[in-house]
Amino acid sequence: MTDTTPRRRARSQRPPTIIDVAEQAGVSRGTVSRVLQGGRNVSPAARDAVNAAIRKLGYVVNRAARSLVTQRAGSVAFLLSETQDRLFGDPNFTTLLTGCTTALGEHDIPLILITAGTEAERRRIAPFLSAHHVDGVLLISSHRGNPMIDHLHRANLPFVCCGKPLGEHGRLSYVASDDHEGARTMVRHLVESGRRRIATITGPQDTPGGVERLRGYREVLNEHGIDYDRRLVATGDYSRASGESCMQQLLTAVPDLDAVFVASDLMADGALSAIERTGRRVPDDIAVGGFDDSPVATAVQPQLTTIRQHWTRISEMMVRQLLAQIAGEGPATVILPTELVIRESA
Amino acid sequence: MTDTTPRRRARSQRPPTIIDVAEQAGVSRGTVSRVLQGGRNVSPAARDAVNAAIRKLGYVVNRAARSLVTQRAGSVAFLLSETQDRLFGDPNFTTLLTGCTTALGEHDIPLILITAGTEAERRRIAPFLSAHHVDGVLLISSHRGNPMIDHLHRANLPFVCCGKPLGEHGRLSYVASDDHEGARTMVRHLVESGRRRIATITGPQDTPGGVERLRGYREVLNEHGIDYDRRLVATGDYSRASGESCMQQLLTAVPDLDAVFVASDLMADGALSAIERTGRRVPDDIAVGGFDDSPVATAVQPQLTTIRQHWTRISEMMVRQLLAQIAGEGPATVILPTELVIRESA
DNA sequence: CTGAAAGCGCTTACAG
DNA sequence: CTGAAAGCGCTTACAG
Repeated sequence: MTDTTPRRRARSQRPPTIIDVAEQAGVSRGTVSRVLQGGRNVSPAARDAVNAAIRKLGYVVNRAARSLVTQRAGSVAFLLSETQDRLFGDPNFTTLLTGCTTALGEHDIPLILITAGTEAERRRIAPFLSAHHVDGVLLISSHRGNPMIDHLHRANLPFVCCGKPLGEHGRLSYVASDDHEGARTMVRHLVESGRRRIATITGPQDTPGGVERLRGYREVLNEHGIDYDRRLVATGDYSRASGESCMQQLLTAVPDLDAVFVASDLMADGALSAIERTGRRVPDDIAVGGFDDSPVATAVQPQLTTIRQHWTRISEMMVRQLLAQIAGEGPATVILPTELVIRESA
Repeated sequence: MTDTTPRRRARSQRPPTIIDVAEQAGVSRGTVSRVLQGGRNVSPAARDAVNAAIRKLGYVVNRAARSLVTQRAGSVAFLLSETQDRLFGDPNFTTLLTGCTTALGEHDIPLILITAGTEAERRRIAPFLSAHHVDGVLLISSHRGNPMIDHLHRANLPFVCCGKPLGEHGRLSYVASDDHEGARTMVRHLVESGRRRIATITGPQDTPGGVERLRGYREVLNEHGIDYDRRLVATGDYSRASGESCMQQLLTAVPDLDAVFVASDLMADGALSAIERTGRRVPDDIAVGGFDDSPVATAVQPQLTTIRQHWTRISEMMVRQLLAQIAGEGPATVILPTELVIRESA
């Protein structure tokens, strides 16, 4: 069986073009195109004829042809500028990704996934971005000093960051949860339930969540006249394992602590294990407050009291901001409220 | 500040085209294009001149223009035809996704992420696929009877499945781990370490992993003259929670079981919790064997003895098969070996 | 409101 | 090995 792959599909089985639609509808290509663009300046009769022809022929616009003339790619990149291991096991990431895909899908805009965790990868994708093979970028990166931001600026490519990019000053868009207020809410909850020796396990101090949640913690303690005690602060990396070891360290340094605010649910899961191993009980001996309300929050025993981040809304707002920028609007910052979810651990 | 967004960038700041390169190199557009295609039938001198011009001008091909003439999209879809919740917390998924992105990136092929978990979504993406807005599809779906497969066939769009699509007979490509042999290896390991009352927590019986791993389990027991006992089989859904409840159920039905082969690490994590709660010890009282070697395998206590799936290789092979099909080759099946990873739990 | 036509930036037979 | 030219399928001023 010789496989004679035709270089092109035969004319007959090629998808219908705007010309076929025009013929079928008895109008010119220009009119068909105008209907495709939304139907401004088209008579109802013509529009109906065109729409009928489109349906009948199963016409779908050829995006390459459209892009060529509009000078728009018609697609958007989801750029993962983060060492990959950070993502594994981070359920927030999947929610964000599918949320953005869905939000873009409603505008018929394909999402192109690009990973740029290493310098080599960044070099490879730079030309792709510079050549405007996408109209804009949803930038996922939590660490300070991301070189991608500069590149995107220079390429004059609209982009929206997920979370506040630390150390950036220029005009740039981002969408973030209110980390600061979220932390305040949780720590207030702990204080108001009578806890006084409140520890915290923070995220990395080169991430906004790491910095802002710690700031909220310190503020609330201060407001309640509780002295800040360095031994009650441990810095994790958002991973389960780091939560566990930070908790061990805290328990050793301050055995009589009665609560801990943990900057992510995953770390809180680890903290739970460490506490349990010492024979202490949650929440009776130690109250544990998490952050994220990710799936692990309800998968652990006891279920986590935590701060919910609305990832679906974050996705939606990122997409909305990006499309607005692509349409010519200037950058903007969107801060989304968080929500205290009380379960069993605090 | 009036924002006068120009509909198009001015000619001067438009990226260079093939014409600019031709001029710069002193050759015709045709010759530039030939160099871009790999340099067949081009004199070394011309090639060098063109490459120098490309570098000097920072030329990057306009993909839309190329697509228009080649009738190829130049991109590939990663189609998630799976209810989304199955993905949350499944670390394999992230590995697969970034693996495919990387493998495609080496061929300069963008990956377009498409979700199609619901009927409504499927309806929306059908025209996109039919119109060949991608050259091929990496299809992620584990459940029997996926309607996407039929659609892709009808659309005459090359595709490769991740895992064996149950209940399909036609000519179709897939890449999968050797579930059957993997399960055999694990159960053999349990038998050879002296276990005799070996239970299993399977995956859903409409997934290949659910079916094949159970089959391997039964075979090995049979080969060792151990009677099959229905009470030793529980069916989970790959989630941590289902592993926990299945394990509870097994321990109630057969209190003296001495091992359990669990069809996923996530379920094994749940099983560990259930066992621990009854005061039994792993592996002393009960040996636990997982499947996947996902990150949770080393995050739990005791660390899981499990069957490693090589997701990076799976990604690579999926991409390779897909590109081969796009180039005209027929479909093929690729089965990748698994590997027993011995840690603490068995 | 509509049609005729130019043009987006490439690739590819074709002729030499 | 190379150039001239047709053509991929759209959009969009332009003229009416």
